[in-house]
Amino acid sequence: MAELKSNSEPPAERKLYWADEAEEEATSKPAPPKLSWGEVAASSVDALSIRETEFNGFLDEPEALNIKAVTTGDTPYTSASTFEDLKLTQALLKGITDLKFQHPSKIQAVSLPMILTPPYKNLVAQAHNGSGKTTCFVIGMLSRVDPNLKAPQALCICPTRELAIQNLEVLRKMGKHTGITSECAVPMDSTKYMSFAKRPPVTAQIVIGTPGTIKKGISAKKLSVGSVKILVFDEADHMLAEDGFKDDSLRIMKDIQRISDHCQVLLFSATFNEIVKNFVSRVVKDHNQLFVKKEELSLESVKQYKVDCPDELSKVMVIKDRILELGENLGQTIIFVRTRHSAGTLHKSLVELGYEVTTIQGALKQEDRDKIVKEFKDGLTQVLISTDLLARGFDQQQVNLVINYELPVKHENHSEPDYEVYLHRIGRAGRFGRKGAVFNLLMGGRDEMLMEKIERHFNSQIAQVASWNSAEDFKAALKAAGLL
DNA sequence: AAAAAAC
Repeated sequence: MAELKSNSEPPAERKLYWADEAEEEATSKPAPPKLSWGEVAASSVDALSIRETEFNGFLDEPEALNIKAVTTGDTPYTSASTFEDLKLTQALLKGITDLKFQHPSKIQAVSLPMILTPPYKNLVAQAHNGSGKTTCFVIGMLSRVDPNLKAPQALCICPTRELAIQNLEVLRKMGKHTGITSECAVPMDSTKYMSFAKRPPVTAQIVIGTPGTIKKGISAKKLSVGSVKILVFDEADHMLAEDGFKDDSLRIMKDIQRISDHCQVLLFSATFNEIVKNFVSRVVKDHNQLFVKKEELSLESVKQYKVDCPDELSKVMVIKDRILELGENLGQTIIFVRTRHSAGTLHKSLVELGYEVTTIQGALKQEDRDKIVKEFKDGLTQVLISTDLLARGFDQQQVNLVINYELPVKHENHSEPDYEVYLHRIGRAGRFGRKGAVFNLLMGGRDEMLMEKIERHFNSQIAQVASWNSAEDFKAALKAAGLL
Protein backbone atom coordinates (compact mmCIF):
# COMPACT_ATOMS: atom_id res chain seq x y z
CA MET A 1 0.00 0.00 0.00
CA ALA A 2 1.27 3.43 -0.81
CA GLU A 3 2.68 5.71 1.74
CA LEU A 4 1.10 9.05 2.27
CA LYS A 5 2.65 12.29 3.26
CA SER A 6 0.37 14.64 5.03
CA ASN A 7 -0.31 17.81 3.11
CA SER A 8 0.52 21.31 4.24
CA GLU A 9 -2.26 23.41 5.70
CA PRO A 10 -4.43 25.22 3.18
CA PRO A 11 -3.30 28.80 2.54
CA ALA A 12 -4.86 31.50 4.63
CA GLU A 13 -6.70 33.11 1.74
CA ARG A 14 -8.76 29.98 1.33
CA LYS A 15 -12.38 30.74 1.98
CA LEU A 16 -15.19 28.31 1.56
CA TYR A 17 -17.90 29.79 -0.43
CA TRP A 18 -20.90 28.60 1.50
CA ALA A 19 -19.22 29.87 4.62
CA ASP A 20 -19.16 33.29 3.00
CA GLU A 21 -22.83 32.95 2.28
CA ALA A 22 -23.54 31.90 5.82
CA GLU A 23 -21.88 35.02 7.19
CA GLU A 24 -23.87 37.20 4.89
CA GLU A 25 -27.06 35.48 5.79
CA ALA A 26 -26.45 35.97 9.48
CA THR A 27 -26.39 39.72 9.04
CA SER A 28 -28.99 40.22 6.36
CA LYS A 29 -31.72 37.70 6.91
CA PRO A 30 -32.90 34.83 9.07
CA ALA A 31 -31.44 31.35 8.63
CA PRO A 32 -32.91 29.37 5.76
CA PRO A 33 -35.83 27.18 6.71
CA LYS A 34 -35.22 23.51 7.20
CA LEU A 35 -36.61 21.76 4.22
CA SER A 36 -38.23 18.47 4.68
CA TRP A 37 -38.35 17.50 1.09
CA GLY A 38 -39.15 13.86 1.56
CA GLU A 39 -42.29 15.00 3.30
CA VAL A 40 -43.07 17.70 0.79
CA ALA A 41 -43.22 15.04 -1.84
CA ALA A 42 -45.23 12.63 0.24
CA SER A 43 -48.47 14.08 -1.03
CA SER A 44 -47.59 13.00 -4.54
CA VAL A 45 -46.46 9.48 -3.83
CA ASP A 46 -47.35 7.31 -6.78
CA ALA A 47 -48.04 3.62 -6.94
CA LEU A 48 -44.36 2.74 -6.88
CA SER A 49 -43.77 4.97 -3.91
CA ILE A 50 -41.35 7.10 -5.88
CA ARG A 51 -41.11 10.62 -4.68
CA GLU A 52 -39.85 13.45 -6.71
CA THR A 53 -39.24 17.00 -5.74
CA GLU A 54 -37.35 20.10 -6.72
CA PHE A 55 -34.89 21.38 -4.18
CA ASN A 56 -34.41 25.04 -3.68
CA GLY A 57 -33.10 25.30 -0.17
CA PHE A 58 -30.28 27.81 -0.15
CA LEU A 59 -31.33 30.08 -2.94
CA ASP A 60 -28.25 32.23 -2.68
CA GLU A 61 -25.94 29.46 -3.78
CA PRO A 62 -25.94 29.33 -7.55
CA GLU A 63 -24.34 25.91 -7.56
CA ALA A 64 -27.08 24.70 -5.31
CA LEU A 65 -30.03 25.35 -7.50
CA ASN A 66 -32.13 22.63 -8.93
CA ILE A 67 -30.74 19.46 -7.56
CA LYS A 68 -33.59 17.10 -8.17
CA ALA A 69 -34.18 14.48 -5.51
CA VAL A 70 -35.94 11.18 -6.05
CA THR A 71 -36.38 8.94 -3.05
CA THR A 72 -37.81 5.47 -2.82
CA GLY A 73 -39.39 3.89 0.24
CA ASP A 74 -41.02 5.84 3.03
CA THR A 75 -38.10 7.22 5.01
CA PRO A 76 -38.49 10.98 5.35
CA TYR A 77 -35.27 12.94 5.09
CA THR A 78 -34.71 16.42 6.43
CA SER A 79 -32.09 18.57 4.78
CA ALA A 80 -29.34 19.58 7.21
CA SER A 81 -28.73 23.29 7.62
CA THR A 82 -25.80 22.73 9.98
CA PHE A 83 -23.33 19.91 10.50
CA GLU A 84 -24.64 19.64 14.07
CA ASP A 85 -28.00 18.58 12.64
CA LEU A 86 -26.40 15.41 11.37
CA LYS A 87 -25.75 13.97 14.84
CA LEU A 88 -22.14 13.20 13.99
CA THR A 89 -19.70 12.17 16.72
CA GLN A 90 -17.94 15.01 18.55
CA ALA A 91 -14.62 13.77 17.19
CA LEU A 92 -15.82 14.01 13.61
CA LEU A 93 -17.47 17.39 14.15
CA LYS A 94 -14.18 18.67 15.49
CA GLY A 95 -12.40 17.52 12.36
CA ILE A 96 -14.96 19.35 10.25
CA THR A 97 -14.60 22.58 12.24
CA ASP A 98 -10.81 22.28 12.09
CA LEU A 99 -11.13 22.46 8.32
CA LYS A 100 -13.20 25.65 8.65
CA PHE A 101 -16.29 24.11 7.14
CA GLN A 102 -19.02 26.20 8.70
CA HIS A 103 -22.07 25.34 6.76
CA PRO A 104 -22.97 22.30 4.64
CA SER A 105 -23.01 22.96 0.90
CA LYS A 106 -26.18 22.09 -0.96
CA ILE A 107 -25.17 18.59 -1.92
CA GLN A 108 -23.92 17.95 1.62
CA ALA A 109 -27.12 19.24 3.20
CA VAL A 110 -29.22 17.01 1.02
CA SER A 111 -27.15 13.84 0.62
CA LEU A 112 -25.82 13.38 4.14
CA PRO A 113 -29.21 12.67 5.77
CA MET A 114 -29.82 10.12 3.02
CA ILE A 115 -26.47 8.48 3.65
CA LEU A 116 -26.68 8.49 7.45
CA THR A 117 -30.31 7.57 8.09
CA PRO A 118 -31.29 3.90 8.43
CA PRO A 119 -32.00 1.78 6.46
CA TYR A 120 -28.90 3.22 4.78
CA LYS A 121 -30.22 3.15 1.28
CA ASN A 122 -28.05 3.21 -1.80
CA LEU A 123 -27.52 6.65 -3.31
CA VAL A 124 -26.71 7.97 -6.75
CA ALA A 125 -25.69 11.60 -6.36
CA GLN A 126 -24.83 14.14 -8.99
CA ALA A 127 -23.64 17.61 -8.09
CA HIS A 128 -21.60 20.37 -9.65
CA ASN A 129 -17.84 20.34 -9.84
CA GLY A 130 -16.23 21.79 -6.74
CA SER A 131 -19.43 21.70 -4.72
CA GLY A 132 -18.12 19.40 -2.02
CA LYS A 133 -19.00 15.84 -3.03
CA THR A 134 -15.85 14.40 -1.46
CA THR A 135 -16.92 15.68 1.93
CA CYS A 136 -20.24 13.87 1.53
CA PHE A 137 -18.79 10.42 1.16
CA VAL A 138 -15.90 11.07 3.54
CA ILE A 139 -18.32 12.00 6.32
CA GLY A 140 -20.48 9.07 5.25
CA MET A 141 -17.65 6.59 5.59
CA LEU A 142 -16.30 8.02 8.85
CA SER A 143 -19.77 7.96 10.40
CA ARG A 144 -20.73 4.48 9.43
CA VAL A 145 -17.54 2.75 10.57
CA ASP A 146 -17.66 1.01 13.95
CA PRO A 147 -14.46 2.22 15.66
CA ASN A 148 -14.25 -0.94 17.76
CA LEU A 149 -14.17 -3.32 14.83
CA LYS A 150 -10.64 -3.51 13.43
CA ALA A 151 -11.44 -4.63 9.90
CA PRO A 152 -12.15 -2.92 6.57
CA GLN A 153 -15.68 -1.52 6.78
CA ALA A 154 -15.66 1.19 4.15
CA LEU A 155 -14.25 1.05 0.65
CA CYS A 156 -13.85 3.88 -1.83
CA ILE A 157 -12.86 3.27 -5.45
CA CYS A 158 -11.42 6.04 -7.62
CA PRO A 159 -10.35 6.17 -11.27
CA THR A 160 -6.77 7.39 -10.71
CA ARG A 161 -4.17 6.97 -8.02
CA GLU A 162 -3.88 10.75 -7.73
CA LEU A 163 -7.54 11.00 -6.83
CA ALA A 164 -7.36 8.12 -4.36
CA ILE A 165 -4.43 9.77 -2.60
CA GLN A 166 -6.20 13.14 -2.56
CA ASN A 167 -9.37 11.61 -1.13
CA LEU A 168 -7.42 9.79 1.56
CA GLU A 169 -5.79 13.07 2.55
CA VAL A 170 -9.21 14.68 2.95
CA LEU A 171 -10.45 11.70 4.96
CA ARG A 172 -7.42 11.73 7.25
CA LYS A 173 -7.76 15.43 7.96
CA MET A 174 -11.47 15.18 8.61
CA GLY A 175 -11.17 12.02 10.65
CA LYS A 176 -8.10 13.16 12.56
CA HIS A 177 -9.76 13.00 15.98
CA THR A 178 -11.80 9.86 15.39
CA GLY A 179 -9.05 7.28 15.73
CA ILE A 180 -10.42 5.52 12.65
CA THR A 181 -7.67 3.91 10.59
CA SER A 182 -7.33 4.27 6.83
CA GLU A 183 -5.12 3.10 4.04
CA CYS A 184 -4.53 3.76 0.37
CA ALA A 185 -4.70 0.87 -2.07
CA VAL A 186 -2.96 2.11 -5.20
CA PRO A 187 -0.05 0.81 -7.25
CA MET A 188 3.19 1.35 -5.38
CA ASP A 189 6.21 2.99 -6.84
CA SER A 190 8.86 0.71 -8.23
CA THR A 191 11.24 1.21 -5.32
CA LYS A 192 8.80 -0.07 -2.74
CA TYR A 193 7.01 -2.70 -4.74
CA MET A 194 5.91 -5.80 -2.89
CA SER A 195 3.55 -8.41 -4.28
CA PHE A 196 0.24 -8.81 -2.48
CA ALA A 197 1.14 -12.35 -1.51
CA LYS A 198 4.00 -11.07 0.63
CA ARG A 199 2.04 -8.31 2.28
CA PRO A 200 0.25 -8.52 5.63
CA PRO A 201 -3.56 -8.43 5.50
CA VAL A 202 -5.16 -5.00 5.45
CA THR A 203 -6.48 -4.03 8.86
CA ALA A 204 -7.42 -0.41 8.13
CA GLN A 205 -11.09 0.39 8.69
CA ILE A 206 -11.36 2.55 5.60
CA VAL A 207 -9.62 1.72 2.34
CA ILE A 208 -9.44 4.12 -0.60
CA GLY A 209 -7.88 2.99 -3.84
CA THR A 210 -7.92 2.25 -7.53
CA PRO A 211 -9.83 -0.70 -9.06
CA GLY A 212 -6.90 -2.90 -10.05
CA THR A 213 -5.18 -2.82 -6.69
CA ILE A 214 -8.43 -3.27 -4.74
CA LYS A 215 -9.37 -6.20 -6.92
CA LYS A 216 -5.98 -7.80 -6.41
CA GLY A 217 -6.19 -7.29 -2.67
CA ILE A 218 -9.54 -9.06 -2.57
CA SER A 219 -8.51 -11.97 -4.75
CA ALA A 220 -5.24 -12.41 -2.85
CA LYS A 221 -7.36 -12.54 0.32
CA LYS A 222 -5.36 -9.70 1.84
CA LEU A 223 -8.28 -7.35 1.75
CA SER A 224 -11.26 -8.98 3.41
CA VAL A 225 -14.56 -7.41 2.51
CA GLY A 226 -16.86 -9.39 4.80
CA SER A 227 -17.38 -6.42 7.12
CA VAL A 228 -17.68 -3.77 4.42
CA LYS A 229 -20.94 -1.93 4.93
CA ILE A 230 -20.37 1.11 2.76
CA LEU A 231 -18.93 1.09 -0.75
CA VAL A 232 -18.25 4.37 -2.52
CA PHE A 233 -17.51 4.98 -6.17
CA ASP A 234 -16.01 8.39 -6.81
CA GLU A 235 -16.41 9.62 -10.41
CA ALA A 236 -18.97 6.86 -10.54
CA ASP A 237 -20.16 7.43 -14.09
CA HIS A 238 -16.66 6.68 -15.32
CA MET A 239 -16.26 3.81 -12.92
CA LEU A 240 -19.35 2.18 -14.43
CA ALA A 241 -18.87 3.17 -18.07
CA GLU A 242 -18.27 0.61 -20.76
CA ASP A 243 -14.97 2.22 -21.74
CA GLY A 244 -14.13 3.02 -18.14
CA PHE A 245 -13.85 0.61 -15.23
CA LYS A 246 -17.17 -1.13 -15.56
CA ASP A 247 -15.91 -4.70 -15.32
CA ASP A 248 -13.64 -4.05 -12.35
CA SER A 249 -16.32 -2.10 -10.53
CA LEU A 250 -18.99 -4.74 -11.00
CA ARG A 251 -16.58 -7.41 -9.91
CA ILE A 252 -15.75 -5.61 -6.68
CA MET A 253 -19.43 -4.90 -6.04
CA LYS A 254 -20.33 -8.55 -6.48
CA ASP A 255 -17.43 -9.80 -4.36
CA ILE A 256 -18.69 -7.65 -1.52
CA GLN A 257 -22.36 -8.41 -1.93
CA ARG A 258 -21.70 -12.13 -1.92
CA ILE A 259 -20.37 -12.16 1.63
CA SER A 260 -21.52 -8.93 3.20
CA ASP A 261 -25.28 -9.05 3.62
CA HIS A 262 -26.15 -5.38 3.49
CA CYS A 263 -23.68 -3.02 1.91
CA GLN A 264 -24.70 0.52 1.15
CA VAL A 265 -23.50 1.69 -2.26
CA LEU A 266 -22.86 5.37 -2.96
CA LEU A 267 -22.19 6.72 -6.44
CA PHE A 268 -20.92 10.27 -6.79
CA SER A 269 -20.07 12.31 -9.88
CA ALA A 270 -20.68 15.65 -11.54
CA THR A 271 -21.78 13.84 -14.69
CA PHE A 272 -24.09 10.92 -15.45
CA ASN A 273 -25.00 10.62 -19.10
CA GLU A 274 -28.21 8.83 -20.06
CA ILE A 275 -26.48 5.57 -20.93
CA VAL A 276 -24.69 5.29 -17.58
CA LYS A 277 -27.79 6.47 -15.75
CA ASN A 278 -29.78 3.61 -17.23
CA PHE A 279 -27.09 1.12 -16.43
CA VAL A 280 -26.78 2.40 -12.88
CA SER A 281 -30.43 1.85 -12.13
CA ARG A 282 -30.03 -1.76 -13.21
CA VAL A 283 -26.99 -2.56 -11.06
CA VAL A 284 -27.64 -0.45 -7.95
CA LYS A 285 -30.99 -1.59 -6.66
CA ASP A 286 -33.49 0.60 -4.89
CA HIS A 287 -31.45 3.78 -4.67
CA ASN A 288 -32.24 7.35 -3.76
CA GLN A 289 -31.02 9.81 -6.32
CA LEU A 290 -29.94 13.41 -6.72
CA PHE A 291 -29.64 14.85 -10.19
CA VAL A 292 -28.81 18.06 -12.00
CA LYS A 293 -29.96 18.91 -15.54
CA LYS A 294 -27.05 19.02 -17.92
CA GLU A 295 -27.97 22.56 -18.97
CA GLU A 296 -27.49 23.67 -15.39
CA LEU A 297 -24.18 21.96 -14.83
CA SER A 298 -21.75 24.59 -16.18
CA LEU A 299 -20.37 26.73 -13.41
CA GLU A 300 -21.51 30.36 -13.58
CA SER A 301 -18.33 31.54 -11.92
CA VAL A 302 -16.09 30.09 -14.62
CA LYS A 303 -16.05 32.08 -17.85
CA GLN A 304 -15.48 30.01 -20.99
CA TYR A 305 -13.78 31.31 -24.13
CA LYS A 306 -12.89 30.01 -27.57
CA VAL A 307 -9.95 31.20 -29.63
CA ASP A 308 -9.46 30.50 -33.33
CA CYS A 309 -5.84 29.73 -34.03
CA PRO A 310 -4.47 29.37 -37.57
CA ASP A 311 -1.91 26.68 -36.79
CA GLU A 312 -0.11 24.70 -34.10
CA LEU A 313 2.55 27.34 -33.56
CA SER A 314 -0.02 30.03 -32.91
CA LYS A 315 -1.62 27.83 -30.24
CA VAL A 316 1.73 27.68 -28.46
CA MET A 317 2.15 31.43 -28.88
CA VAL A 318 -1.30 32.10 -27.44
CA ILE A 319 -0.37 30.13 -24.35
CA LYS A 320 3.00 31.81 -24.03
CA ASP A 321 2.37 35.45 -24.97
CA ARG A 322 -1.29 35.93 -24.32
CA ILE A 323 -2.22 33.75 -21.41
CA LEU A 324 0.83 32.90 -19.34
CA GLU A 325 2.26 36.38 -19.76
CA LEU A 326 -0.91 37.86 -18.28
CA GLY A 327 -1.88 34.93 -16.16
CA GLU A 328 1.29 34.58 -14.17
CA ASN A 329 -0.09 36.44 -11.21
CA LEU A 330 -3.58 35.07 -11.53
CA GLY A 331 -2.99 31.78 -9.82
CA GLN A 332 -2.18 28.42 -11.33
CA THR A 333 -2.97 27.03 -14.76
CA ILE A 334 -3.69 23.54 -16.08
CA ILE A 335 -3.29 22.87 -19.80
CA PHE A 336 -5.17 19.81 -21.02
CA VAL A 337 -4.05 17.78 -24.02
CA ARG A 338 -5.56 14.72 -25.64
CA THR A 339 -2.58 12.37 -25.82
CA ARG A 340 0.60 11.63 -23.95
CA HIS A 341 2.45 12.47 -27.10
CA SER A 342 1.10 15.98 -27.44
CA ALA A 343 1.79 16.48 -23.75
CA GLY A 344 5.42 15.82 -24.57
CA THR A 345 5.65 18.05 -27.62
CA LEU A 346 3.85 20.96 -25.97
CA HIS A 347 6.09 20.60 -22.94
CA LYS A 348 9.14 20.77 -25.16
CA SER A 349 7.90 23.83 -27.06
CA LEU A 350 7.15 25.80 -23.91
CA VAL A 351 10.42 24.87 -22.25
CA GLU A 352 12.34 25.89 -25.36
CA LEU A 353 10.60 29.25 -25.21
CA GLY A 354 11.89 29.65 -21.70
CA TYR A 355 8.76 28.71 -19.73
CA GLU A 356 8.86 26.62 -16.64
CA VAL A 357 6.15 24.03 -16.97
CA THR A 358 5.72 20.53 -15.65
CA THR A 359 3.84 17.71 -17.28
CA ILE A 360 1.96 14.75 -15.92
CA GLN A 361 0.63 11.70 -17.75
CA GLY A 362 0.10 8.06 -17.00
CA ALA A 363 3.28 6.75 -18.60
CA LEU A 364 5.47 8.49 -16.05
CA LYS A 365 6.83 6.55 -13.11
CA GLN A 366 4.62 6.65 -10.01
CA GLU A 367 7.25 8.52 -8.02
CA ASP A 368 7.59 11.17 -10.74
CA ARG A 369 3.82 11.60 -10.84
CA ASP A 370 3.73 12.04 -7.08
CA LYS A 371 6.51 14.62 -7.22
CA ILE A 372 4.86 16.67 -9.98
CA VAL A 373 1.49 16.70 -8.22
CA LYS A 374 3.13 17.62 -4.92
CA GLU A 375 5.08 20.49 -6.45
CA PHE A 376 1.93 21.82 -8.06
CA LYS A 377 -0.16 21.45 -4.92
CA ASP A 378 2.57 23.18 -2.91
CA GLY A 379 2.48 26.07 -5.38
CA LEU A 380 6.07 25.53 -6.51
CA THR A 381 4.97 25.25 -10.14
CA GLN A 382 2.50 27.57 -11.85
CA VAL A 383 1.69 25.75 -15.06
CA LEU A 384 0.90 22.08 -15.39
CA ILE A 385 0.34 20.22 -18.65
CA SER A 386 -1.83 17.14 -18.22
CA THR A 387 -3.65 14.44 -20.09
CA ASP A 388 -7.12 13.58 -18.85
CA LEU A 389 -5.38 11.91 -15.93
CA LEU A 390 -6.22 15.03 -13.93
CA ALA A 391 -9.47 15.88 -15.72
CA ARG A 392 -11.58 14.46 -12.92
CA GLY A 393 -11.61 15.30 -9.26
CA PHE A 394 -8.24 17.00 -8.97
CA ASP A 395 -8.75 19.71 -6.37
CA GLN A 396 -6.35 22.61 -6.29
CA GLN A 397 -8.10 25.78 -5.25
CA GLN A 398 -5.48 28.09 -6.74
CA VAL A 399 -6.22 26.92 -10.29
CA ASN A 400 -7.96 29.87 -11.94
CA LEU A 401 -7.12 29.08 -15.53
CA VAL A 402 -7.80 25.99 -17.61
CA ILE A 403 -6.61 25.75 -21.20
CA ASN A 404 -7.91 23.14 -23.58
CA TYR A 405 -4.98 22.83 -25.95
CA GLU A 406 -7.00 20.08 -27.60
CA LEU A 407 -10.70 19.45 -27.07
CA PRO A 408 -11.76 16.13 -25.57
CA VAL A 409 -13.31 13.80 -28.14
CA LYS A 410 -14.96 10.40 -28.03
CA HIS A 411 -12.60 7.56 -28.61
CA GLU A 412 -14.79 5.85 -31.20
CA ASN A 413 -15.54 9.02 -33.09
CA HIS A 414 -13.27 12.02 -33.08
CA SER A 415 -16.01 14.21 -34.52
CA GLU A 416 -18.02 13.79 -31.34
CA PRO A 417 -16.97 15.75 -28.27
CA ASP A 418 -16.65 13.98 -24.94
CA TYR A 419 -19.08 16.20 -23.06
CA GLU A 420 -18.43 14.66 -19.69
CA VAL A 421 -14.67 15.05 -19.90
CA TYR A 422 -15.11 18.64 -21.09
CA LEU A 423 -17.21 19.45 -18.04
CA HIS A 424 -14.76 17.79 -15.69
CA ARG A 425 -11.78 19.58 -17.22
CA ILE A 426 -13.29 23.04 -16.89
CA GLY A 427 -14.34 22.13 -13.36
CA ARG A 428 -10.66 22.14 -12.32
CA ALA A 429 -11.04 25.93 -12.22
CA GLY A 430 -13.57 27.66 -10.03
CA ARG A 431 -13.40 25.33 -7.06
CA PHE A 432 -15.98 26.20 -4.40
CA GLY A 433 -17.48 29.01 -6.38
CA ARG A 434 -14.22 30.84 -7.12
CA LYS A 435 -13.79 32.79 -10.29
CA GLY A 436 -12.02 31.20 -13.21
CA ALA A 437 -11.49 31.24 -16.96
CA VAL A 438 -11.25 28.55 -19.61
CA PHE A 439 -9.63 29.04 -23.00
CA ASN A 440 -10.47 26.55 -25.72
CA LEU A 441 -7.85 26.75 -28.46
CA LEU A 442 -9.48 25.82 -31.76
CA MET A 443 -7.68 24.94 -34.95
CA GLY A 444 -9.76 24.37 -38.05
CA GLY A 445 -13.33 23.48 -38.87
CA ARG A 446 -13.49 20.25 -36.94
CA ASP A 447 -12.63 21.99 -33.69
CA GLU A 448 -15.20 24.68 -34.35
CA MET A 449 -17.83 22.05 -34.94
CA LEU A 450 -16.89 20.25 -31.73
CA MET A 451 -17.13 23.52 -29.84
CA GLU A 452 -20.57 24.23 -31.27
CA LYS A 453 -21.78 20.82 -30.18
CA ILE A 454 -20.49 21.44 -26.69
CA GLU A 455 -22.26 24.81 -26.53
CA ARG A 456 -25.49 23.23 -27.67
CA HIS A 457 -25.23 20.29 -25.30
CA PHE A 458 -24.83 22.45 -22.21
CA ASN A 459 -26.90 25.28 -23.65
CA SER A 460 -24.15 27.72 -22.74
CA GLN A 461 -22.69 30.49 -24.84
CA ILE A 462 -18.93 30.36 -25.13
CA ALA A 463 -17.52 33.82 -25.86
CA GLN A 464 -15.11 34.26 -28.74
CA VAL A 465 -11.78 35.97 -28.24
CA ALA A 466 -11.70 38.05 -31.42
CA SER A 467 -8.05 37.74 -32.31
CA TRP A 468 -5.54 35.13 -31.22
CA ASN A 469 -2.69 37.64 -31.27
CA SER A 470 -4.30 40.61 -29.58
CA ALA A 471 -3.07 41.19 -26.07
CA GLU A 472 -5.99 43.57 -25.48
CA ASP A 473 -8.55 40.91 -26.34
CA PHE A 474 -7.12 38.50 -23.81
CA LYS A 475 -6.81 41.18 -21.20
CA ALA A 476 -10.47 42.02 -21.70
CA ALA A 477 -11.41 38.35 -21.48
CA LEU A 478 -9.60 37.87 -18.19
CA LYS A 479 -11.10 41.05 -16.87
CA ALA A 480 -14.58 39.88 -17.79
CA ALA A 481 -13.85 36.65 -15.97
CA GLY A 482 -13.06 38.67 -12.88
CA LEU A 483 -9.40 37.67 -12.82
CA LEU A 484 -7.76 40.98 -13.66
C1' DA B 1 -1.41 4.17 -29.45
C1' DA B 2 -6.99 7.76 -26.20
C1' DA B 3 -6.28 7.83 -21.15
C1' DA B 4 -6.69 5.50 -17.02
C1' DA B 5 -5.46 0.92 -14.02
C1' DA B 6 -2.33 -3.54 -13.64
C1' DC B 7 -0.24 -7.92 -14.55
